[in-house]
Amino acid sequence: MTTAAQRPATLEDVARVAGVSRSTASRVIAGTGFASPAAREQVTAAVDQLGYVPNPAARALVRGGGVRLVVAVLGTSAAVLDDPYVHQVVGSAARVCTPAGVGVALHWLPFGDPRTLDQIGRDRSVCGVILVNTTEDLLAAVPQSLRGRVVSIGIGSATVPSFDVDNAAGSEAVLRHLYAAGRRRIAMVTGPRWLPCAQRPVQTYRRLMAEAGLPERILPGDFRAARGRTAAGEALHRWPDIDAVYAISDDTALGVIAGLRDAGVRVPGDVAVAGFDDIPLAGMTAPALTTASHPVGRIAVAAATAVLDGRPAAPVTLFPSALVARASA
Amino acid sequence: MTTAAQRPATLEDVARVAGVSRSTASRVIAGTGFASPAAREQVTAAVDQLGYVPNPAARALVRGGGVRLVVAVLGTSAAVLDDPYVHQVVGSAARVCTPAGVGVALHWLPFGDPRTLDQIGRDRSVCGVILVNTTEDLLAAVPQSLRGRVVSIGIGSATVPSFDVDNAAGSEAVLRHLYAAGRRRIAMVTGPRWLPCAQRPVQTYRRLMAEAGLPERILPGDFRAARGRTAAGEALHRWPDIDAVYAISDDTALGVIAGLRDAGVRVPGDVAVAGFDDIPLAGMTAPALTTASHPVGRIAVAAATAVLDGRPAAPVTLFPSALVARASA
DNA sequence: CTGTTAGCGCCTTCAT
DNA sequence: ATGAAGGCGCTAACAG
Repeated sequence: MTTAAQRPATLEDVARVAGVSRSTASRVIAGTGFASPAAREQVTAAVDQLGYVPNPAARALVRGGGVRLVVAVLGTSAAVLDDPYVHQVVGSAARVCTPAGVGVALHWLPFGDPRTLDQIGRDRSVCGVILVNTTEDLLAAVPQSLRGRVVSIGIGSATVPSFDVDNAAGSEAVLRHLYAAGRRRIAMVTGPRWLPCAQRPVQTYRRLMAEAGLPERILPGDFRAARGRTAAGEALHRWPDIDAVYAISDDTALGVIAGLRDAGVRVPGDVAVAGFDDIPLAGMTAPALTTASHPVGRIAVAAATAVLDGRPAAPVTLFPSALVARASA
Repeated sequence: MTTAAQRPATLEDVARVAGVSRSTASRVIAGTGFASPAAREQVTAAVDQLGYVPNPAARALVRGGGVRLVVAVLGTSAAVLDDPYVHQVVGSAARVCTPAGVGVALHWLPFGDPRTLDQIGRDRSVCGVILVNTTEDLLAAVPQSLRGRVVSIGIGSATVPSFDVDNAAGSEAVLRHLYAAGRRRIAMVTGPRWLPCAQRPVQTYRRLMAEAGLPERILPGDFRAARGRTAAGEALHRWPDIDAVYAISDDTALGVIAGLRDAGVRVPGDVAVAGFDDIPLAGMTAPALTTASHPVGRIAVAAATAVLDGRPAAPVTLFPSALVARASA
């Protein structure tokens, strides 16, 4: 059905073979505008014969559309770009963008440096931006030029729609589960202090502890397993009577379990542990991890779709988080 | 240093402000061709003042360069695109491509369907392709038009350079470790049968077992944890005397451990378990997982760089795999 | 309904 | 060393 062309066919070639003008060929291929059934057929046949594939770059150039969707991640160093969470966002976004002829780029946004984001906004090849690890400062630094084609995975603003998991509700479900199981000395390992969307679970924790008349025991974390392991030791040291630890990520929670085991503490016998994310391995560990689901892939797909579509999205789109009760708590 | 332009500046604007022609501006900005120090300075100043960012799409159009690097994954269904391994490849590639103004696209390649790859080769916006899960058939289906700008993570060919971990050596190290620890009834959970790069560890296993006069015990797998769990049961059923299991991925190995635990078998007391990959969580589980390292990120970076650079790469680039001995074996 | 005419933003011979 | 001109591949008004 196609002759292996040495030089890929262009619209011009298609038009010539079909015996019509470029415009007509363009119309039937892009599906825009009118065309007689006859012309339509000629063009389709020519496309088939030539194995013609439109060039998204040329198309974007004339339409002013852009060919890249940027995933921009705020962080203290470029190492944030190596994060599995970021990779999942990029992968899911790429999958959505591919049919549209759009590629995904990955940028590190240093703290307190609006220049990078400014440049991205001035790059005419950029069709939109997904912000990750968003802060108020970052939102304030979003240039006008990006209006309407930028979204955030995390907190949003009046001009930047937000897509995120409902981690307040998820956290509440986990904490209530802990409470229902009789746990009363519950420590929490949080995310980075500068990250607003990691503070919401903390607020939930504070509120619930206050309501139940229980003490607040908070340890800073960074979503990673290594920190969980050290945090477990710290928690044991500062509050020897703890009977539960809630970590804001599964990786951290598994680190906590490792740390507790290091100290000879049984899980869940002595201390219950719960995480957040429901990573694939959460059901495989010993003990299997109690956690709350976190549909990162679906969130990224929704965010990318919103940017691609370009029509105004709802200010906040929350994805439900469900408790997944396993053995660890 | 930049006035927030409503409409991003173009080369034309820069030239006007600098008081030179577009050609001159282009030369100094692209760093190609000659330019007087005076002109150079004028242009640089104008770029700064206007906050000019070149449009990679326009540039690619005129140079015939392309703006997207395609990660193409062979698999039975589009679900392969959701794999964390694939996401890591995409993320690492995106990081490399971004400075070059190139975005990453993600394609699923169905079995026995050369059309998709053909189309990719005819898309003039594609600057190169990284093949993942490569087979001989796939290699044979690589169109001429892709020559010199396609690489494989997995097996390669005369025209497709290969980038991969040295999983033969890695597997040998793991298996010798098992043997040195006194294990003599070693089963192996492999990858998909159709995946050549997953067969290399199997060959190594066969050779070593033969050399040591030990029985071959092979179970098919799919790299995933769930399969490891069921495979453990099968192994126990078919070969009640096994004292070790080597799984071709850490996920699978952790599944195996879970499956053994389900059956009341102690790890490593009764049966040792080893994996391959050294994922971040491998050191956190109970018992901590013995495995071999697998620098996926570095491999993807090398592959993407090779495609971007466009100069012929070595036929095969092998990344070393190191034994990481922990508690499970 | 179709073809002609202009570009989108940029690079690259060619003269100068 | 610089400018003018042409064109990469495509779409979007325009006329016809």
